Parts: sequence; structure tokens; C-alpha cells
Amino acid sequence: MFNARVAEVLRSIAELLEIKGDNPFRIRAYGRAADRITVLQEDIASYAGQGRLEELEGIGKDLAAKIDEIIATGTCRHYEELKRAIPRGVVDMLAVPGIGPKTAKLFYDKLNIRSVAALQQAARQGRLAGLPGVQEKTVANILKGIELLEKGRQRMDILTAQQVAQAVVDGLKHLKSVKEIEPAGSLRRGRETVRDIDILAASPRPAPVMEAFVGLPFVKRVLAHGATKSAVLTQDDTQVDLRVLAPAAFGAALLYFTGSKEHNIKLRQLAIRKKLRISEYGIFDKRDRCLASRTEKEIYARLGMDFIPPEMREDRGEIEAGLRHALPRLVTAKDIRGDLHAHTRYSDGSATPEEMAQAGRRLGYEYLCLTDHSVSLKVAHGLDKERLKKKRAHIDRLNRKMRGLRLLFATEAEIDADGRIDYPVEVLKTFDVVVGAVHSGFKQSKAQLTRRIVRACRNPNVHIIAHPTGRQWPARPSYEVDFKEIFKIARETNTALEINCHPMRMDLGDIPARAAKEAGVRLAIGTDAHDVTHLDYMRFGVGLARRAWLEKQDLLNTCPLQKLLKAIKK
DNA sequence: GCCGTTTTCGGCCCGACTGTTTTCAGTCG
Repeated sequence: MFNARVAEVLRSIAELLEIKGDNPFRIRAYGRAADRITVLQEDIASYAGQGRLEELEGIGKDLAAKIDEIIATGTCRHYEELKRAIPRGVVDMLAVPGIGPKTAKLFYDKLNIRSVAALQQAARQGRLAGLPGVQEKTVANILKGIELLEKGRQRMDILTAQQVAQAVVDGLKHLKSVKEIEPAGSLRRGRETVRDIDILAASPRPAPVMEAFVGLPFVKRVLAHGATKSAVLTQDDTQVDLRVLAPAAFGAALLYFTGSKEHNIKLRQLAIRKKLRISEYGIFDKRDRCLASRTEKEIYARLGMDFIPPEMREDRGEIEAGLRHALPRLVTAKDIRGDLHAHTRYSDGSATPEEMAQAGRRLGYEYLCLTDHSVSLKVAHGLDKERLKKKRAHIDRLNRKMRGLRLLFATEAEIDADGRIDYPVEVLKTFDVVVGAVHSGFKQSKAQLTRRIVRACRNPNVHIIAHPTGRQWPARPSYEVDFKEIFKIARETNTALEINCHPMRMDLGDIPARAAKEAGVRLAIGTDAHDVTHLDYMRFGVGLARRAWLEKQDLLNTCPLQKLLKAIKK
């Protein structure tokens, strides 16, 4: 798989060209090509091998030749030449907020500064002030920027992001001048992790909203404070941006502030081809007459497209599909009839089966799968035969007296290092649902991990593979597996793959989940709830499924109970 | 460097905020 390397080289070239002061459009061409390859599902080398690179959007003759070279040699001459001209540390300076290519180049040219550390030292020694366009405030901002960089503004999980956004919304929604207020950005798009929080408000009088925002009690530092746009840092170093526009422009503003950047750029290009112009204020004709601005839907309609749900706005084909009126009918929260992954006190959950059942009923579920851990996962009190019997009897008793919701007797069973399940066949057969999971041996090779999962799929008693890539935010990255092979076997054996929507997991992610669907694999959303409140994470799972373009029929959870039990049969 | 419902040349998303400037460049999203 060469995609990561090719993208990395192209992105580095873009950064180096920026510092060099090259044509901005050439720079963007490199950046766009890198983005395109990052989200590409197939191996770029197979495109190259078939001479099909130029079929990819944004890749022409020149880039195709460079990509061929990178695949063959791991790098390309153009890149090596640029690296010789500009030290790595100069590129690193771009990561400092407030420092762009022009400033980095200035410091390098004038003071021979070639690292962030050297920059910090020069700033402290007062050597920066006096350079063209650099005075005291700029120096102070650079020092603040370096401090910010050192703290490492990491991406946060989606639950934390929602909580921060909610705190801001709650702090401002009662203001008289606020007509509407809503989180936008990657949070609204349902991304698996979020960096900055973007919030949009509609108000005829932005000034008091801005004032209230920068004065919120959890604001540690004000990064920008303008008439309609401000940015702050919260006590825990999360950046929150607030933009305020007139209520009449709310739709246009929401479209702009939701992004993604790539989606917006493409929409705006499309508008230009139709002799129109889009901004956060609306869609305008050549004579600057506003044609639409109140809702996103009206703006899409002016472009001849169907409304594109926020989760799809990543420039991954949704614009073309919208123009053809061929968007998928994405799954919605009300399509979900049950949760397929939840724990109780029998293993490491905090709630009883009764409490989980009540919570499930409140959510309107038809069924809830109680997937306590299996015998070999001792740290999580995996159930042995005796305790399984107790749990079975307990669930049967509850099911007899309960109306509306059926508890499913299930397990999250260990897939061992060789791909075997830790319960014997006669025990496995007693479960309504078996979810197989890898919780150990993450350091195995890609081939070994793939073999393990494939073997679990081939097991006639395993119905779902939990969190297929094992990632846990932020500490543990995904282990590598051969998705192509796993999808093929999962399909052949009628094994579903899980979209585990615990905010620390979000696994499968959007890109592999979409690839799984396209490979004909069924998916199953599970919250991995260890507490009644965790059942609410289903909303993150639905968001992720929508990002993967999933429709109702692509998921197990949307089936009524009897159909579900039939659908998982192997 | 890419690309074509005006174009194979001449475009390439669009606007807010900051700091340094007397009208704008740089950065950001």
C-alpha cells in the first residue's frame, strides 16, 4: 500500500513550494492530489500499474509521472531538490499558529532560523522585532503560538467535542439577540474526532453576542475578537470559533461553516461555472443579486442539486451524486431498532440487565444485545459456564415478564491469537448472538491479524466482528488489516462487521465502513455500552454510518427482531 | 499543476481578523 507515502511526499512538496513562494495554484494542486490519495480506498499502485492515474480527479500528466516515480523509488527528484534548498525545520515552523509560509521564509532568509526552537530563542532575545512587518505584538503572538503548539492541540473525541459545544450554546442561547445557534464544522458532519469547535449564531445584532462569547466563564484566552467572528481557547485548551450572521443568511452561513473546506470549494467552483457566486451570505448572480440564503436546501437547489446531508460533505462523490439526483437515502436514528453491543454487571458493565432493559425501552428499542465478555478475558470478569447459566436464567426471566423489548443472550467473545473463540462450540450455540472481538496480540503482523479475523468469520457461530481495527482514541491506533480480504470473507460467510460507536473507538471508521458496504458486507452498530448512559452513543454510530453512505438495508440494527435473527444465520 | 456547459489559455472559493500599515499583506478556516 503506497497511498500514505505518495500522499506524504506530495503534501511535503506543497509545503516546500509554499515557503519557496511558488504559484499558489500549483501548491493547491499538490495539496489536493495528496488529499485525494489519502481517502482513496484502493492501492494507488494498482492505478499506476494499469496506467490509470490520470483518471483520478486532480491528477494530470505531471503528477502521474511523479507518483510513478514515488512508487518506484520511494521519493522523487523534485522533492529531493526542494528538501536540499529548504531545511525541514523551516517547514515545521508552519505548524505554529499565526506563522505562514511568508513569515517562515522571512525568518529563514533574514536570520537563518531553521527550527521552531531557534525561532523561540530569537523571539525571546528580541532579534525578530524590526524585520519588515514585525513589531512587538507579532513577536508576542509568535511566542504564544509556540506555547500553543507545545501543548499539542490534539483532536478530541466526539463526545468531548459535543459537551464543549453544548456548553457554549447553553451559555449564549438565552441572549435576546440570539435567534438561532447551532454547532457546525466537523462536529455537525459527525467526524470521528474533532479539532476545533465551530459554532454559528443568527442575530440581527452581533456585537452583544461576541461580547458574551469572549466573556464566557470557561474562556481562558481570546484568540480573535472581531465584529462577527471570534475565537477563544477554553480552560482545557480547546479552540472554539463563533461566527454571527443575520438570520436571513443562516442557511448560507451554515453551509459555509459546516464545510468541509473541500466540499465548499467544489460547490463554489460549480457556482462559478453557472455564472454565480457563493459566500457565507448567500448565492449571488453576476449583478450581485441574492438568489437564496435562508436555508441550505435552497442554495443546493439553485445549483441544481438535492440537499446533501452534512455527514456526506467531504467531496467524496456526494456533489456529483447530488447533481444526478442519486444520493443514497441515508439511515436515520429512527430506523434503529436495537443496540447490538452492550455490557452488564455480569462482566465489566455498571448496570444490571433490568436497568439496561429499561434504558433500551426508553430509547424505543425492540431488542438489546447483552454481550458480556467471555471466559478468557479475566480482567473484565469474562463469564464461565456457571455464570453464563445464571445470566441466561436471569435474561429468560426478564424476557418472560417484559413487554416491548427483548433482551438477547449474547457475548463479546475473545478471538485468540490463532483466530479461535474461547468458548466451546456447544456453549457458543446457546447464544442468540455472538460478537467476536480481538483484545490482545495487537502487535501481530497485518497478515496474522487478518488471518485471525478471517478465521473468526469462518466460524459458523460468530455473527459479528466487533471493532475490527482495534483502535482506541487517543492512545491506540488501528492495527493494520487487509480489508479487501476481510470484506470478501465476511461477505461469503455472512458475517457482519461492527461500527463500534463508543466515542473512544468509532471503529470501523467512515472510509472502511463505506468500502465494506460496497463490497457487499453487512454492518452492525454497537455502542459498547458499559453503563445505561452509554446507550446514547448510538447517535454517534448513526452519524458514522451516514458518513459511510449507509442506507437502512445495509445495517443489521434496522431489522425487526425476527428478521434480525434470521439475517444473522450462517 | 489541473482543467473545460464561454475556454487547450487563462482562469483557479471567498471573506474575516490582525498587525502593520496610511491602504494592505499575511493568515486562517
